[in-house]
Amino acid sequence: MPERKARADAARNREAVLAAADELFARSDSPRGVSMEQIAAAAGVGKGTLFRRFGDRDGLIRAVFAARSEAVRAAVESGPPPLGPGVPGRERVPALLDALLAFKLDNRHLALALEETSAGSPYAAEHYGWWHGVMCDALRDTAVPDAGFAAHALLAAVRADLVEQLAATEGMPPDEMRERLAAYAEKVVG
Amino acid sequence: MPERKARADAARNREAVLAAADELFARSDSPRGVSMEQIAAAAGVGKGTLFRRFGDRDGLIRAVFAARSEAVRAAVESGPPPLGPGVPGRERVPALLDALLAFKLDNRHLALALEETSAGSPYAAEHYGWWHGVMCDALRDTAVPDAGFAAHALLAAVRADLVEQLAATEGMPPDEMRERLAAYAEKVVG
DNA sequence: TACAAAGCGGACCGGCGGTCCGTATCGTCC
DNA sequence: GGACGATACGGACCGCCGGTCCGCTTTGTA
Repeated sequence: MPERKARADAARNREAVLAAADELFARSDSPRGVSMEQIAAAAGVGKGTLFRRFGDRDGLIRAVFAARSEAVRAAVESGPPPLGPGVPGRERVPALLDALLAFKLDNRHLALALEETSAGSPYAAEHYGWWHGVMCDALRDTAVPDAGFAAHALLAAVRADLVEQLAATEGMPPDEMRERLAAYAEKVVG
Repeated sequence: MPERKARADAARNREAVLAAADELFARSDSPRGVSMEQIAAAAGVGKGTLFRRFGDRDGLIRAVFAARSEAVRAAVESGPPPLGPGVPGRERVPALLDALLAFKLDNRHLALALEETSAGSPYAAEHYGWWHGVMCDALRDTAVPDAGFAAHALLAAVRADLVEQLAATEGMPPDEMRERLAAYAEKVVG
C-alpha cells in the first residue's frame, strides 16, 4: 500500500478541522457565509493547513460530508432490510429515498454546502454517483421503465435545497415530508 | 401609475446589458466564469450602471432570464392546447414539463446561472413559484395525491444542472431526454 | 542528541461583488 | 435655442475571499 505513516499532529489537526467545519456549517444559515479562514480559526490551525490537506474548499466539504454519511452508506451496503441489499425493488426504493431524506433532514446545512459549492455541479460528486447506482439497481427490479432516468428524477426530489425550502420556508415537519415522499415514491414504483 | 418616463440612453443601455449578459452566459462554460465587469465591458457600459439598474448579480440574471422566458410563459398562460389552460391535467402535466425541459435545453447556461447564483436558493425565485403554481393546478386535475409535493418532485426532474449533466456529461441527445421525461411523467400521472 | 522530512501558519496575491461621487447627458421649460 | 434641474454614467475604490508560498517548527528516527 502507498500509505506512509502519518504524523500524529497532522491526524489530530485533520480531525479538528473536520469537526470545526461540521459545526460551523451546522450553525450557519448559508454555506456561503462560512469562509475557509473561519474554519481554520475555529479549528485552531492556519489557513495553509486547510488547503494542504484538503486541496480546496470543495475537497474539505466533501471530506466532512463523507465522514458524516459513512453510517447511511454502510446501512445501504450491508445493513438489515428494507435498506440493505437483497430486498425487492418495490420495497427498497422507498426505503432508500426515505433514508436519504432523513439524512438530509439531519444534516441540512452540510448537504446544502455540498450541493451548493461543488465545482461544476452536485452531479460530479462521487456521493451522487454512488446513490444513483444503488437506486438504479433497486429500480431495475421494478416495473419502472428506464431505471437510469427514474433514478435521477427520484433523487432530484430530495435535493438539499428543496428539502431546505420545504422545511424552512414552507414549515413542513420532517415526518410529514417523509410521508409525502413515501407516497410519491410508491406512486412511481407502483 | 408610478412609472416615470425613462431616459432614452438608460433604456438603450438596459437592452445592451441584457443582450451582452445573455450572450456571455451562453458562451461561457460555467456561469461563475462570467463576472459583472465582463458583462459591463461587453455591453460598453460602466460597472456602476449594471448595479444601479439591476441591484446585484442576481437581479441582472433574473432580468435576463425573465426576458428570455417570456414566450414560454405566455404559451402556458394563454396558448393553444396542450400547453395552455383548459386542458385535462393528465395531458397537460407532461406537456408543461416538456415545454420547460425544451426551454432549459435551449437556454442551458442561462438556466444554470439562475439556479446556481440565486441568493438563498432557486426556490426563492419568482420564476419557480409560478411554475409550481401552474403545475399544482394541472396536477389537482389528476389522480395524483398531494399535488403540492408532486409538483416539486416533478419540477426537480428538470433542474438545470441535471439537464446539463445528462446533456453534457452523459451525452444524451435532447429528443431522447424529452422522451424519457415524458415516459416518467406519464408514469407519475397515470 | 542530531538531523532530515513532514507539517505548519499567516503574510500575501489576484480577482470579485458592490459602493460612491464627480461628471456628462438628457429632457424640459422659457 | 439656451439654460437649468434631474437623471444616469463610469471607473476608482473598498472589503473580502479562495488559494499560494516559503521561512520556521515539530516530529520521528537512528
